[in-house]
Amino acid sequence: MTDDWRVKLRGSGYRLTPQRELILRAVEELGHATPDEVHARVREQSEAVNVSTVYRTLEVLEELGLIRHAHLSDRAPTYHSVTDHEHFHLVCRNCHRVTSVDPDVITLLSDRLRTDHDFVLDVGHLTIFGHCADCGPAAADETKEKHSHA
Amino acid sequence: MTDDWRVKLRGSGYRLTPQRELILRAVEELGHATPDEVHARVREQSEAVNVSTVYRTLEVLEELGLIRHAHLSDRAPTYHSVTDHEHFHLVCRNCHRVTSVDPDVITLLSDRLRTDHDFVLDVGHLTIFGHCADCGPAAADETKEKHSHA
DNA sequence: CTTGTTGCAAACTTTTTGCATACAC
DNA sequence: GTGTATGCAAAAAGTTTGCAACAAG
Repeated sequence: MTDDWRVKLRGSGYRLTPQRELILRAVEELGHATPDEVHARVREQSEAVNVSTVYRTLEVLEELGLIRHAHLSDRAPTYHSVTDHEHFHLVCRNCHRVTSVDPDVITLLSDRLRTDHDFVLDVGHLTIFGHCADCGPAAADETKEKHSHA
Repeated sequence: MTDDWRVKLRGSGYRLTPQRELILRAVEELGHATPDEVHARVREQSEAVNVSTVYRTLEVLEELGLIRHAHLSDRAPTYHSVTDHEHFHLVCRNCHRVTSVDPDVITLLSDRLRTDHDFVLDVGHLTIFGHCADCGPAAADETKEKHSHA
């Protein structure tokens, strides 16, 4: 398992490079990280690694199924390891809490989409936005309240 | 109803401007459009409208609940009118078909997330990626196949 | 008139690309 | 040695901001 990534890389004709190892490890350690965060982490170990290498590598690793990405904010995508077993995400627009949920929870929906819409959903990429029951939908958008016209 | 937007704008202390009217109409007509597409559409009617105005206006219109946005691709967000009743989206990674689905379909999931995770989901923003049953998950990523190492 | 809005231009953030060099195999 | 992968720098894509001029109410 630990060498799974080596096998997959080589098996697909890719080369094993220290950059790729560092980047994969960074993703695994960070949990859910944006390309930029991965880059920062990697640079802690090796100054010279370039952002473009991070982007290119994340793409390769995802293609090989070693990592996945999801959109946990309206901004940058976040990558996470696939060794933590498959899950989807709940994101609170208010407190920004991210909850990983077991795929079981959406089996019914999944089935229904398949039968009624001939659609096979991608659980791992799924992110559901909303708000914690106790967070209140009101302050839905962080601290910005632009117009306060009564 | 047709004047709903006028009421909401004025009622929140915003002014009624031709730009805002054009932009709202463009969103309604286009269905699901990126800020750039909205901008292009608006310019067909009025040359001078600036992109920054489009961004600022989309933000205002969404704040007022007149439009919503969803992420139908890994790239730019798309805005759509809210007058077409609430729905969520299915996006095929393969053929890029976008299907609007009735909220009823996820009532069960919605309930379960609320009870089990104290989470209230935002149906309108929900986008589920996957692939059409007949599209096949294989060619999942359009025409790119970078490495074809046997 | 008063203040929200707009256009413009420039800055910013995030991601991509071309190319020469370096290194995995 | 051969060809992939990397670093670098510049470009592209998408979005935001400051500010003076404009216009809605």
